[in-house]
Amino acid sequence: MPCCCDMRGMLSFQTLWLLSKRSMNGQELCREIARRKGKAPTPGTIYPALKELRKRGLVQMERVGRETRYSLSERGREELDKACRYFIGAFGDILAEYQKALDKGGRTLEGRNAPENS
Amino acid sequence: MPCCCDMRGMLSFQTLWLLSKRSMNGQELCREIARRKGKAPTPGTIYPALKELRKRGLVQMERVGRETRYSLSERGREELDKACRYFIGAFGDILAEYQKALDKGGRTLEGRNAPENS
DNA sequence: GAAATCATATCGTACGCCCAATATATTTAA
DNA sequence: TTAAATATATTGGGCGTACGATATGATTTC
Repeated sequence: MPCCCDMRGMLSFQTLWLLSKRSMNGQELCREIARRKGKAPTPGTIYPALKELRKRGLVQMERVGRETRYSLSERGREELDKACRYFIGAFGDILAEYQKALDKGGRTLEGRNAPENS
Repeated sequence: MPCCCDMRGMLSFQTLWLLSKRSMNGQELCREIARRKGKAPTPGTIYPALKELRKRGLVQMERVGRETRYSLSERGREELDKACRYFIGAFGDILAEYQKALDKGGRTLEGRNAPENS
């Protein structure tokens, strides 16, 4: 069942990716996602996702005072690498071509989707 | 409700993208998706998705003999453009960074996820 | 003529994403 | 000291993706 391409949703994928950069608590994670998607996931979205990733052994959790810091496990790092390869194979052509079109139009890739509630 | 970033799932997004290249019937579409994701969507996946895209006016359908050719509508083209911008903003950094890593490793982006049943 | 293939499409089921609503506890600002 | 903000987490519902099973009709192959 858990095949090499079991990305199982873009939220989990993006979560693994962000946690590979640095460990975060739930709120920080939501803000980082909001910077990219323009909208932060609600608690009812992010916490079940983190719970599932923990259950699958891809994410670790550590309580520091009132905070709960989430970090990538070794297995999570391996799975993220597989997921990235799959992602590139599946959608790499879209990015490459659209990026080229934007470059021709004199625009950079910097523009993220503006957060609504910043 | 239908906001500018209403991608509503990667399958619909990829479908719009592929149909923007050329019109296809359901089977061709499935094969193109399989070339990228490694696995073709089943009829129970692709046809409801196409039906929904048609209902939203993003995809047109035309019967040619026993074939049903699907093509992008003008509205579909506009929505695809918005979706691409959203996609780049949300996941562009992942693609860009991983692509760079692959290039360093002397690998190209050509490698798609190998289809299981070719 | 029978069997295989192509092409289309639906049904039921399961699961992940997503939100609004609700709840608790702590900390900071008016 | 009340109010606002921070941080965590669950519940219930809707929707999109996804599969296997099932079905039909035309065309091609044996």
